[in-house]
Amino acid sequence: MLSKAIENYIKAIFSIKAQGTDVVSTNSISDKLNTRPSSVTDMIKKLTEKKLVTYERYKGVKLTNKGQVIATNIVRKHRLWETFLVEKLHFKWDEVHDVAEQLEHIKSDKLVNLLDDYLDNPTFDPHGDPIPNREGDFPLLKTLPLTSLSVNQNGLVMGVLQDEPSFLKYLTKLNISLGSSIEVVDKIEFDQSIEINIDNKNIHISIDVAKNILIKA
Amino acid sequence: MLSKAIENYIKAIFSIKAQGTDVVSTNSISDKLNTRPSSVTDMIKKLTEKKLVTYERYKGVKLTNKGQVIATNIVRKHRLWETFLVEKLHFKWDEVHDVAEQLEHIKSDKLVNLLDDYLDNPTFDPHGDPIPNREGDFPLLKTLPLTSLSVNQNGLVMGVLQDEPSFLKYLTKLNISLGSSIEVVDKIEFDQSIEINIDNKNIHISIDVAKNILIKA
DNA sequence: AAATATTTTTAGACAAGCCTAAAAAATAGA
DNA sequence: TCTATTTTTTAGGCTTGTCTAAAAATATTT
Repeated sequence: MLSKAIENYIKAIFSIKAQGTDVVSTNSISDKLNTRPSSVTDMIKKLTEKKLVTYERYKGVKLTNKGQVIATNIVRKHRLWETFLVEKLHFKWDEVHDVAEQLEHIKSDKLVNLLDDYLDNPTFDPHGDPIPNREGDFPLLKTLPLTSLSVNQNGLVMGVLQDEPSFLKYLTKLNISLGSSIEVVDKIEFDQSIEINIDNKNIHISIDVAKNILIKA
Repeated sequence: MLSKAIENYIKAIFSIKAQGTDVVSTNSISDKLNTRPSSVTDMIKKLTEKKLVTYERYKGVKLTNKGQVIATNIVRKHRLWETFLVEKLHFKWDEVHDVAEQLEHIKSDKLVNLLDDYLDNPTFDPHGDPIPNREGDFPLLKTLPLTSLSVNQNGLVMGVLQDEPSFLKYLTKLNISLGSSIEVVDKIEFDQSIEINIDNKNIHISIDVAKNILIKA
């Protein structure tokens, strides 16, 4: 039985890798988890002993197969709980993260699978993130960042790359949610910001915001 | 923010008291939690510092007001989750305990209250135990142990005093569940066992089983 | 290639929660 | 009342997961 701390390290490693970083360094993990690098060194030793990761100093940590399976399962639990919170209990999409961080550590395969069924086996969570099935496979859906649209092209919002409440609240304020239809009206060369049309209104968003919105053309 | 360990001690003290024991001793707590008496002594110190209990050696532990509030809240969470597991996810009543023990430690008032609403503010859980409301008040329902019925009297099963899977499974096998109508057919003087009629069948149960079934006449 | 900067590890400490073994305190029995 | 038994506490230790400060290893820059 893995401790909560170990699960959180595994999850952090998985998520840093998923963000496209090539090498998952000691420092990147300590940043993610708000711990000190020395604590990470300690933990990497334990993870290695348990064959959850392999590690080469200065070359980063890699999840083993076993580690991958565990990471995927935590992600699955996290996203299923988020779906439950939003769809059944009517939490808002910017309120679910902290609670789901707790719920994801509950240990019961039966619970997870019954919850999955109760929610009708959803494939995407309230942020548009894919939910792995009980075999650990992620559903595929190719999306692009909003920045990749050209002027006059439009697309549907399929997800976000940031779960931070401040970001989500801002989107809500702009009336952007999953399924919203967005058209790029103009791209400002000067600061790379983008003017978009949503609900027949033109608004202006920064490149940093646009990068974190995933759309399907 | 209270640790899981502290919450479990508070809950144990509350539950020993609720079982009608006059003095909640160090040993009774260590029995309940499967820890050693010396560990209990340590923890009582911490609980006392945090003003969750008062303690006099050899005279037992008592929850303070603050301690009571916390205990009640944990009980509330535990029973709401049990209700959710049985009513929504279709767990059986003998399968919920371990999972609810984990879920009861999730920290989010919003979650508990929305769950409460989602379940239509239930007042009794799947074992017939009362669920305190968000103010901490327990619903009242006077029930009696099955042993208190005389021959030819009958009553409805309202709850059980034991949540142990083996006990609950046995009841299920006998076709006894919440709401079952039971008539006492005979009381055997020799071993105080009881013959009852349920679903038009006569069966025989021991005094130990009968003591743990709560009925309303 | 040497000097500098960054990353990572080591060493030693600490809190929380648990343990064992033994001592001390209170209760119960003769 | 005095002894035996039971209950509780003390003392010291262990593990997990964290920390700080300093040292060592590797990378980068010049």
